[in-house]
Amino acid sequence: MGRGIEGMRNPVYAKVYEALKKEITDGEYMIGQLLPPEPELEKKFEVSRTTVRKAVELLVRDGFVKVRQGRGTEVVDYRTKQNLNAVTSISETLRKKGIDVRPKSIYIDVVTPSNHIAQELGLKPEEKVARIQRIQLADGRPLAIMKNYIPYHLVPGIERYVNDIVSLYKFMREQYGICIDSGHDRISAKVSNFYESEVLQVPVGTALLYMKRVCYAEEKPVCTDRLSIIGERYELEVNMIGRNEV
Amino acid sequence: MGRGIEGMRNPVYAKVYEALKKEITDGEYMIGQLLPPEPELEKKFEVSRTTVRKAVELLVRDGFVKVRQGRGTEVVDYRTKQNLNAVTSISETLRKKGIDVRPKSIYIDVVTPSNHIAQELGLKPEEKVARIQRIQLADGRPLAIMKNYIPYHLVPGIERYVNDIVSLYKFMREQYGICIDSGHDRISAKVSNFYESEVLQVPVGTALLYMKRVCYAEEKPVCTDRLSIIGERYELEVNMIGRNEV
DNA sequence: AAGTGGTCTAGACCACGAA
DNA sequence: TCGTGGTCTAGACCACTTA
Repeated sequence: MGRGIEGMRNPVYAKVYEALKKEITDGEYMIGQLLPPEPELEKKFEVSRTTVRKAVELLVRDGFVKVRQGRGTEVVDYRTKQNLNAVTSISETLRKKGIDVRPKSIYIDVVTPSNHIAQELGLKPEEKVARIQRIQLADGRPLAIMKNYIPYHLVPGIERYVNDIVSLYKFMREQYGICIDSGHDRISAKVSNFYESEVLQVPVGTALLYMKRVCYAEEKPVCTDRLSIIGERYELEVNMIGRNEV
Repeated sequence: MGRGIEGMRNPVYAKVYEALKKEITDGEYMIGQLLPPEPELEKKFEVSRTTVRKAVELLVRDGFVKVRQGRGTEVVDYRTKQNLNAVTSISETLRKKGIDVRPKSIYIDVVTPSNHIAQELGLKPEEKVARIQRIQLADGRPLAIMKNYIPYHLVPGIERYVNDIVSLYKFMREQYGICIDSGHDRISAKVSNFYESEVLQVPVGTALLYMKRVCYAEEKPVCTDRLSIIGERYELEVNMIGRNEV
């Protein structure tokens, strides 16, 4: 059969996904309620079962719903949760949950990296990196300090775009063709120092989640991040799914 | 069309997945090589495209292959990409680094749970839980406080085994037939209070990684855990593989 | 028993990468 | 251009949950 006309640049399942996500975050389906059954969603969106199921799969992956055979598809408490199963930036994640996330301020410069960061990025000592520093606000309150280090030869002139960057990963993909496809996080905890406390507007000694991330494109490290997140306002969420013994 | 005879207890895609995984780990497809194209896999296994793709999707999820449109499905270095959907357990990670991990002391009693824990376990207010408390040592120094809560009716008499428990999950499986098949972690940060500081032998106000876990067997919650880990001495590690952006 | 999600098929067209 | 994976359809039967 095929879809014939109108191309594929925006898959239909993505539209269905977006539509359902909007209905959930807009409160049309409350937490604990069931989504309409799949046959009804087929009719509603005028798509096939496959497409409906693909959209629902994405909703599951992003922590909006829980599916149970014989029962239905239930909306779960999706706020402040993040799945660690894939490479997602904090801002992308929070925005997906319907929380208003925006950088308060952003600062970009080109510096010589510390030994440790140079090593993580596989750089020679003299190679420079772009350093992007941001303060992330969630619903208007400071949530995190975010620093990204990228080999400068990969993103020449990035400092000129200081006002155009919303999601860094997306920007790297669209502007420089760097498509991050895997990553590695190391998560620990620390207490805020004076500088962090000032910036995040919390008392010195507040608990912070501290996350070090290295991102890869085509098996090569392209970006390393340092995130300091206010520990009481944010929960990382990890699902260890059935594993089916498969 | 449907599959008619032979039932569904073991999905066909799982068999295809197993077969391909075995061929990969047996070295029939080396790292860097391409798997046969999907149409060929259809013929080889005598299944439809959908089924082939579902199997490949699982291989991607488990870090065995990487798929690229227009190119093919490439075997990746799967030996370094395990633990994709799971946070590595504390003892496992530390032992990998050559650190000696063992419980210092263990204490088991039967108590009435807090409302929150009762809710997580789906218990009525009057139902009791077994509470297992442990202190984990790493190279002889306290590293974490670990508390597990299990509905008592699932593990009657567990307090008698106080000296026999090494790995709790293993013990539950072998002694009570409770087989944990999925779990859910929420990770945040907090600072140590007086009690935690005493037990862990650190100053009050030390940063702790705080992890709340709910474990499920057959879709039912069977155990909820609270872990407080010294933040500066431990890192959670999470590997991720990318996915298609929506 | 009815209705939900889970699996599967056969066939089609689209978008991307490499030759 | 050709072949790869990506998306989509329409229809079927199976397995589970609930009433």
